[in-house]
Amino acid sequence: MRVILTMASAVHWFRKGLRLHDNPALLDAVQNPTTTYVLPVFCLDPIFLRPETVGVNRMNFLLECLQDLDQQLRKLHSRLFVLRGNPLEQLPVFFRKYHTRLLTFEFDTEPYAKQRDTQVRRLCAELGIEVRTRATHTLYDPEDIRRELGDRPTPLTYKSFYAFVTERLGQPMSALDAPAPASGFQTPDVDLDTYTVPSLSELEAYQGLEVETPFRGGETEALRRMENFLRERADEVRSFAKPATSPTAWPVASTTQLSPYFKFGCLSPRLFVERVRSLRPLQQPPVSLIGQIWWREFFTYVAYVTPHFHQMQGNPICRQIPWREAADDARYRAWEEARTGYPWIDACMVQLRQEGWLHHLARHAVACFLTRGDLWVSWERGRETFDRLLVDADYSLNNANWLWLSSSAFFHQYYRVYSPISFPQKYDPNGEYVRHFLPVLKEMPSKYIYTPWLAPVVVQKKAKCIIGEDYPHPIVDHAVVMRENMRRMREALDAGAPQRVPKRPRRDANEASSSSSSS
DNA sequence: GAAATGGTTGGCGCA
DNA sequence: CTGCGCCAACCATTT
Repeated sequence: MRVILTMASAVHWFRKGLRLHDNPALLDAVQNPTTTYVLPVFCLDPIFLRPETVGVNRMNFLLECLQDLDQQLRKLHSRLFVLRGNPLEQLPVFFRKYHTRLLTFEFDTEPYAKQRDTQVRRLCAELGIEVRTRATHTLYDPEDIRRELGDRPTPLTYKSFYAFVTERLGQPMSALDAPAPASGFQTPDVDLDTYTVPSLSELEAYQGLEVETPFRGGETEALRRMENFLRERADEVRSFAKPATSPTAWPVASTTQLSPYFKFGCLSPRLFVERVRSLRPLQQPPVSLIGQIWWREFFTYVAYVTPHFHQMQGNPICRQIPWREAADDARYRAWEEARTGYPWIDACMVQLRQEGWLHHLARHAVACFLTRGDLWVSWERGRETFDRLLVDADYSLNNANWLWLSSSAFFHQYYRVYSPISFPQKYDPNGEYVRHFLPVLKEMPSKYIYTPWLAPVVVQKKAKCIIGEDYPHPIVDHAVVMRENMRRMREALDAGAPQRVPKRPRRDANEASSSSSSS
């Protein structure tokens, strides 16, 4: 053992991309001719080890991913080394200990990762360690897209992005196999009792917190779920049209629920696209299943090239709107804690907290309600809640969707507001979804399930649910605040863009206007 | 450069 | 139960 430890090692640093299949950066480490063995590493960065930042459901999911990774690596006579602490401190210690000469990792587009990786590269340069990265979180390398775009502006619509990338870059690379047992993958039997994958209870900040999510982490589970879905629901895969799926389907969701696995890279988007394509889907992007992967591609790219993408201030594509900002705002708290008095909204927020997942349209409903629809609270607050509670929380997609729903970017038809009453009604007229996640409303007649405050007191008594005692009164009058908010939005747009002139005089304007186009 | 087109997924009242 | 016009009139992109 002492002999092998004097030989040069390659370290593959897992961050996302928690998989062995389609992992070219890992293969780079395995196949590198000038290093003798490979050390697969994950670093538990304390910045993420806080329940206020990463909820217990996602932390548990991550640990399960690491356990699975370790088990899969052991089948290759390797293992996972879990470091604990800031990677900028822990990695160099590890590098010195094992004479590292090559570091490989998956390219990451997020702001925190970008600055962290820049510092790690600098550090490796000082230590004489070569660094090689591959972009495999998405179908395409974002840098390839940027290069092709050149001086052109960033496409801000799905269609223009999709058209440009498919035309200029053609098909994405095909997915690679996991390293074979005889691939020369060698890891020494060292430090067997250290660098192990911790259990949740070993993480001090998470002690005593209950894991409720039904999602089990790991590449093995990801591949199993994907293949199950493709086999058992092949017809749905072929005819899949996202807007036609139901947000109230429970416990069997109307979508694949693979998002947590894509978030952590347990599943390669390239592999998924290839497997779906083999079933010859009938629909096309943007609504098709493969079209969903392209939404991810689009939002990841725009998030990558847009400064301050995660906030309103300094974000060049974000509408400037005077939202309520305070995190202690009673409205925000009521929304987050499922106390708005609108059963559909509250049921969604309970599912989010319990399962760490919501159907896309349910996310729309609660996001619209918090921001432009009803409560006029900043999308950044809602983003934070989602970021903490979603198992699939992804920086780019989460921020992009909040920008979208608040009509701050991408989507601009702010007068299209989701009704917290009629929207769920068309999917689930009896409110089964609400009854499950809000058992207090279990016996409320279907007629009042989305509007229990309208139920006569005798009906409330019979249902054992008195509004104002057992379940709250509605926090706002949707019909009223919706109008108010539309007016606010209009005013914000006028204030923020004084150069823009209405093409036609507005009807509610008092001016007897003939001012068609002024300068 | 002006005008037209289109935008994954709204709600409502009415025929 | 479906389709249509209306609500009020957004923005990015194409023509």
